[in-house]
Amino acid sequence: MKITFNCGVIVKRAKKKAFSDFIAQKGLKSTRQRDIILDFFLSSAQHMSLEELYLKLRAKHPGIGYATVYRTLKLFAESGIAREIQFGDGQTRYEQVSEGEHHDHLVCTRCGAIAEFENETIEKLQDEVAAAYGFLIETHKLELYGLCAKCRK
Amino acid sequence: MKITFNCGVIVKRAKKKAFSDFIAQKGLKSTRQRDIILDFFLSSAQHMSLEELYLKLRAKHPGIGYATVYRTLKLFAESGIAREIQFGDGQTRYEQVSEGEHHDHLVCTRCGAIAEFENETIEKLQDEVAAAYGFLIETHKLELYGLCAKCRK
DNA sequence: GTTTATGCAAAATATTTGCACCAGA
DNA sequence: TCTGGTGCAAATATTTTGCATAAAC
Repeated sequence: MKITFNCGVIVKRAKKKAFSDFIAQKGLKSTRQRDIILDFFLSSAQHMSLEELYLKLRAKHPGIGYATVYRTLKLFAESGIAREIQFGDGQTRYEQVSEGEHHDHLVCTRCGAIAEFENETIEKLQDEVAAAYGFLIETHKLELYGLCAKCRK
Repeated sequence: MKITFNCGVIVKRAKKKAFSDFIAQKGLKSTRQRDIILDFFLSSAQHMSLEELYLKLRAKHPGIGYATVYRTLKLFAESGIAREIQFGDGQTRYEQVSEGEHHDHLVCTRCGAIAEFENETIEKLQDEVAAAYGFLIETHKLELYGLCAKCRK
């Protein structure tokens, strides 16, 4: 049994630290926009599309451009604090990545609700499959599509 | 141990039958283009993108339009003989669906090679996860990304 | 003859880039 | 000051649609 204890504030701080380290190490600059976007991203719902993020951000910070949000999210992904995901609806979404943790998704095809889950046994089996094919796994993606409990009624 | 015995010609014939039944049942028309595209699709490599399919098809049958291929592949998916897949490279790909069979993918991030696999235990575990969340699964997608045996060397 | 399909071109989406100006180090 | 960042608009890339003509039924 795995016990995870996440204090929101601490996790957020750790990610900010991780990103600023990344920025420094790459010789990039810390800017007002990046701070705003990072703060907003870390405080937002998971799995927002770039579009959604931009619009919500824009409501509070009118001066920010789409390209900046776009490039900044790419940076987040590159730095390892975020990940791009595609649910096949033609929109790239972003989710936060927590150190050493990986989760997969249940996507409701009716209401769009997204639940996250983790299953170590499945991960192990994936490794076995990969080994059988001589593959070296870097990442994986597992998504279950269907009706959520609410929409089944 | 599951033994699968597929005779290419028979499978192909079965899919053509399935598609023509679908066409008939929907009150649509059987056309020269649909026949050509279907035949080509069933004889081609798996996981081709729409673009690839169109270009290769076009080489032999210059008169065929992109929109026709696009709409026809959608029809294949709707009829159940094909499935759309996204590997996150911004291109929609299509693969053949064989009755009662489901497979997942190993995608090489270096050379783009795609291997297919099937693992009943993983599927069972997925059902358990879904049940725990009250989800009713319709489909799922499992992709393992990494280096294939060749590219590891 | 009707109805649906096709092919083209245009529209709609989404993502990415060029560039003049701005800001952080 | 120098280097990288920002915002805008334009360029790409891809998917989708409108419509006149052609082909099935």
